[in-house]
Amino acid sequence: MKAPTITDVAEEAGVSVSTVSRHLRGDRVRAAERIDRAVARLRYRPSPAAQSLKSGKTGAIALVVPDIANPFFAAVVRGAESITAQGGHTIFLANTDESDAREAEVVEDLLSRVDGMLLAPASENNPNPQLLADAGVPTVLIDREAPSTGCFDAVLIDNYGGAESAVEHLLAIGHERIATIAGSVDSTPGRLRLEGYRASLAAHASELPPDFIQFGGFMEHGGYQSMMRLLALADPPTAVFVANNMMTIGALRAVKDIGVRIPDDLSVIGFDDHPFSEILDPPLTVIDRPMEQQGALAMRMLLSRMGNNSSRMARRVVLDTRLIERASCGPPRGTPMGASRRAGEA
Amino acid sequence: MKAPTITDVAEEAGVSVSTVSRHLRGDRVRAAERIDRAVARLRYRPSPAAQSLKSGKTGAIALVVPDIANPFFAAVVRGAESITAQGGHTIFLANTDESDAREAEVVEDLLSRVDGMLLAPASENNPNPQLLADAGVPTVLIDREAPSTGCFDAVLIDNYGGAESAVEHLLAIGHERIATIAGSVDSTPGRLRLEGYRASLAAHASELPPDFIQFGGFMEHGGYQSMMRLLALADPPTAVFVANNMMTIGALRAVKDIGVRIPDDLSVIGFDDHPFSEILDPPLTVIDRPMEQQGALAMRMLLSRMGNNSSRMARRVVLDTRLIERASCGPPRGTPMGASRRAGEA
DNA sequence: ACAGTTTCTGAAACCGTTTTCAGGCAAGGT
DNA sequence: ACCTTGCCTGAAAACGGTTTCAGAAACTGT
Repeated sequence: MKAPTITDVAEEAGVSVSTVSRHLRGDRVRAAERIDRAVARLRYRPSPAAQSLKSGKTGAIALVVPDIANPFFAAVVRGAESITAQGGHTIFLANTDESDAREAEVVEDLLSRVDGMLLAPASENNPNPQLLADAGVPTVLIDREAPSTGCFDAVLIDNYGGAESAVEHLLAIGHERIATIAGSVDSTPGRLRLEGYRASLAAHASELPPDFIQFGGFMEHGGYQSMMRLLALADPPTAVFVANNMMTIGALRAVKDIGVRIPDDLSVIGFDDHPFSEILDPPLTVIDRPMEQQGALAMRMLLSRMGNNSSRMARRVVLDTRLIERASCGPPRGTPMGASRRAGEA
Repeated sequence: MKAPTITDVAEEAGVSVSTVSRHLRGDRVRAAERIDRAVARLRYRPSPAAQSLKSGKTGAIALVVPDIANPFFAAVVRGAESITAQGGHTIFLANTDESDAREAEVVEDLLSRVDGMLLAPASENNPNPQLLADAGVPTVLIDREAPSTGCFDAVLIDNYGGAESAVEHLLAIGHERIATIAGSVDSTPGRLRLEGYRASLAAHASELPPDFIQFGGFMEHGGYQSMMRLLALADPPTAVFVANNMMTIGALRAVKDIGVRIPDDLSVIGFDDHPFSEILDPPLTVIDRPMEQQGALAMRMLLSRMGNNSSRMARRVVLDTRLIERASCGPPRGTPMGASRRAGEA
């Protein structure tokens, strides 16, 4: 009942363990098919522990993300998997719940179990990437940077530009009172999307009520609460830019609970598309980006860095976003555009 | 630059490796704090490969699911993680894309890297659970059974009853032409939800046009196509029971594309709740179930089975579903109920 | 048939731990 | 003092592979 070892195979095939090992690794060997038969008969399966102890390689890659329930990261996983499918690497997926502490545990734990890591750090200032750098684990950052360690490759998107184009879209159709539900400013996307929002608004010389910036921590729950606060304002916004998809779900739930109508009473634009966006009523206008491509690219870069262990300069790739215009944004109430639009409808 | 080993620590602390090992595993040792200092100074981290080679334990548990993008499985992951959080086990997550072949690769690969496995098999008839049984890996099945191996614990839900209550709800409000978009009949939920649907309808003595059963393979894409086919029927159904959440998204997209109105032209009931269900217009009526609890329970059962290696009888736990009534189901057109309802509204 | 070359082989060392084993050393009883 | 009893210790043997090394066997060319 015990698992057979390479020694058992050697015995069964009548050769030495070295010969078995060599054949299994691909060398030419005379007793080839005798060994194959022994392997099959014994159902031999090499012990990864023993292999990696000797070789120093584990054959595994970790993919650490802050929220496995977020469809964006699900897409990243799909993209990354599409690259490893052929190559002989297992992917270990791990979830950190947007928490630095949880991430520390996970990274610490995975660190010596894998040959490389794809990491989307919970925040920009935690020490986890440094840990990986110290341990010499090849790493590629996904979607989020870690400035403390400039030495890592990273696959990012143009968060700043994406936020700008969202706000500019709202400005273009006549909005002036534009609020945002931001993510955690400790993270790259949270920070840059907020900066892009601020910059666009500043360029337009609108004054910005401080309450118009709410923080939802990238989670649905936070999006709900943030939208509730915005709608409770004495002088509420006419449009809201929500900085990620999970918060958008929460925000829309709040909108529904309060009974505000979109886009008549309030325009909403989200960040990251989702299968649901199309079937909402009205369909949701969003900033989209190539998600699977982001995962695939990151995996490719990681494999290349694991291959030639050249410590060449770190590469930062920044992918573009694009606006998908649907129907959740319209001219604000009371403007000529808004009035005419509603008149035309009625 | 090389990683320090236990020998380096022993040297630095002036004791033997055995003493260091003992202290690290918790034995009383005289040189305790000298060792601690050495560990800290050298940043020593034990090699999991060496540990598991010697001890036969890996400290890891695999969680293999067919679709990581499905919020149900995301919830299961959360539930499972909530149990391991304290205990010293790492979770490796893996995705099989509802494919037996992919699952075979994944299971094969993970098999000797973990101490136990939580598995939701892609289909009921693939040989992968048998693989695990042969290898002696403690396993708990989640949501899906593998009849070939009756020897595993399983945490299921009452798929049959859930489907029944969905159909009965539709019958109760006057529908007779009820179609279904089923999942893969090779899987437990796919098979049982279809059987439950059939049984309810048969009990009501309605004749069932064969086209009223469409198969969407549990994926969004399949849901879209299935609904398209249903709506193209010469005599289309007045209500549809969609057998999982991903297919529901696709089905609703089809409904939107065609321009059919819910619930006036068509009633829709889904299986599995989702944050989005509430914010749809109309909000979606669904069969819900305790998802996180399913994951948590499965993990608890796995840990217990890994603990006392008693090969006690396999336990099957079946959790209940419940109907969440929202607004996507209404009386069919042309019935007294339907007519009165619409009259009341207008 | 012989030397030189190439290909294949088995013994043994090694990877970094844990664990067994046989003591060593201090405390406790007489 | 002496012998037991207990703790604590270090040397050494695993665990299951890979890799080095030296040598045996098979080929080459003359």
